[in-house]
Amino acid sequence: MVASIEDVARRAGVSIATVSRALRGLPDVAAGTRDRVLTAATELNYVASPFAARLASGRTATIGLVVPFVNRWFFAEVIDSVEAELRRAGLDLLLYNLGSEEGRKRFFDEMPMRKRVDGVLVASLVLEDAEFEALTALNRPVGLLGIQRDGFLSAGIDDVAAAQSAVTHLTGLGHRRIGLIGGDTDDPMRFTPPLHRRDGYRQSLADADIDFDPALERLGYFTVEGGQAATRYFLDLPERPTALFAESDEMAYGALREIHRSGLQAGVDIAVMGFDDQPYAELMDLSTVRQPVSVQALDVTTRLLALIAGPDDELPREPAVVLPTELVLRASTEGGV
Amino acid sequence: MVASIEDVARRAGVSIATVSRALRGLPDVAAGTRDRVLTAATELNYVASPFAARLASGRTATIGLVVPFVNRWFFAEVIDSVEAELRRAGLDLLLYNLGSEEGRKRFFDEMPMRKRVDGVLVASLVLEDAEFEALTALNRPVGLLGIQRDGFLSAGIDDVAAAQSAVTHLTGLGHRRIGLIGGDTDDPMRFTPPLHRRDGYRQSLADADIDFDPALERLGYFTVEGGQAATRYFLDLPERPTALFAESDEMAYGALREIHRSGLQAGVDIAVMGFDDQPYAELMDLSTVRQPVSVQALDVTTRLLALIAGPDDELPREPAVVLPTELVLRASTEGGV
DNA sequence: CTGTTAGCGCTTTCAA
DNA sequence: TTGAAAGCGCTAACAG
Repeated sequence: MVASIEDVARRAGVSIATVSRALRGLPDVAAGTRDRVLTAATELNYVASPFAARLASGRTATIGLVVPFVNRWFFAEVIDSVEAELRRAGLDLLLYNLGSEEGRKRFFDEMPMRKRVDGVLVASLVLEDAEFEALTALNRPVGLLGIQRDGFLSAGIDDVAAAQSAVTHLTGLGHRRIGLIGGDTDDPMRFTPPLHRRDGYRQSLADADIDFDPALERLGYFTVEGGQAATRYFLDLPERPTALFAESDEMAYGALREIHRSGLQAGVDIAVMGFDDQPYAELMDLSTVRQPVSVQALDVTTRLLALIAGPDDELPREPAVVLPTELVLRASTEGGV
Repeated sequence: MVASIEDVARRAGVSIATVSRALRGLPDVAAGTRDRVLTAATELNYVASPFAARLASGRTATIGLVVPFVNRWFFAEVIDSVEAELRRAGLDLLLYNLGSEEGRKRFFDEMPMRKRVDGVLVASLVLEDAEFEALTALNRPVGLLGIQRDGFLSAGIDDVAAAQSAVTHLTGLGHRRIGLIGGDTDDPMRFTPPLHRRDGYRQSLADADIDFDPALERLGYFTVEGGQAATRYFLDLPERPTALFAESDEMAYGALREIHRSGLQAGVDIAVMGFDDQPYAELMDLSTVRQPVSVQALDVTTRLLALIAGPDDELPREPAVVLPTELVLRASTEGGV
């Protein structure tokens, strides 16, 4: 009942090979022939069976996208951008959401992407060597988002420089006691942003000749609650900081909340700077560092597709692209000291 | 280099048909034979080529999920739940993000899901008749999320009752002038929640013998900015409302912001109630109506899969499932009048 | 420029 | 319980 390539061939009075060529836009098909095929295909409402095509050609026309979460801003943004770009290129998106540690383990054990993708995109997962090997064993091009590694395509930002620009803005306002609400740096193999953003913070303080004070670094675990708890700690300090730098907007939201609950006003009594520029940062009047998520995603995706299409020699010249961030100033850092 | 079914057959000393049966867990395979096949497959690190299997069997082992957005809370939550459930069942998720009106049009014109899915899930899109027809033409089971239609599987909430419960809570606190921040009801074919939630609001007022006042209904367009503008309008009213009911949390965030900017305090000077219970509702101390997104998603997904697996007669007894909502009370509706 | 033909790697009768 | 063989619906040489 649903048309196959033979039906089209019969109707157009050509062979199935010609139908295949005409429909895929290959060269060396006479214009008239192509028209007849196209017409026949339209009349029959024909589309090629992707599975037959994939089996015959060996190309899966599918990209696997691996994310640790889908319901967090950064990753939702990535999925959105990648899906759009792939759709444009006529490829399918196969989404793999790791979700949890066990999910992650199962994923790398079973490698469900085997035999079903032409390329892989991994979003902001710091992979262990064994995991890199598992990906490499797929024998398909891999693109990384938010991390980099020799021999792999990647796009990301310079976390050190970005954090530094944020903190330097604070020191520029005259702040000398600046609290850091950070992520866990214990296992740098798992997630590098905390490490790099903390380095940027420390570097910036050093640049301003501010002595390092370990009491001003506190973990916020990249959650609202964590940011709030860290802020409570800072506010209770005998000599409390005049500014806070949170390594993510989420933690900064927690800071704003705690400040508000304490009867203080962010930007007046204490400055707060976040990182990311999520949509709600504006709602909260939060100053922050904007990172171009969609741009990063499109960047690797495009280059991954090029790598798949063009069997040029190995990796391109510039495998690791670093994109600029931007300071976004709002009310939470309005006043000086 | 990568093993095929023949390699496994050779190694296990059986035919490829037996390998196929053993690996898929079909009955009528001797235990010993199955073991040998499993061992051989493991040793060769074999997985079946999904495309070959799909071509041969006619089953695509893939579900298409159609969403209007991916980077909004509700839909991200849906994608998360559906992906997990499909993965569990061994199916692939093919994500279709409409994104815009043109994206939507292109999607329904081209029907890119043709020949590549066993079933379809549509999330919170109010479809036109032609669009329903396009889906039906796929000749595959379809599940709806957040909308319902005769002859289709669906899961959702009772928007009228949910809104009513929210507003009734406000009237119970003694509020008689309650502003509604709503969505556009002009085109009820596009998006039904605004219509239903407004009906619930009106119904609740009628129940409390409160006269209908058109000046207390204002559009917020389901955005933070819209909610904020509507609130500005309400606050400027000669006799301003003592409570606001927003048809979504996003609009309620806008309300909270505007109230705060006006030097007023939500829950003290004016009560605010939202709808959804997104994660940030708690951060904002916003009272709201919680709708169980993940439950709805799992519910249709499960029933869709059952429908695909069991070729029982047509639609099951209970095609349209309505799930309960829950009032979540926080500081924004703390005081009475 | 077009047709013929041999697969792609499985699943599924049908027989044994 | 197992094997042989016929496709599934395309693509990709190759020949003409």
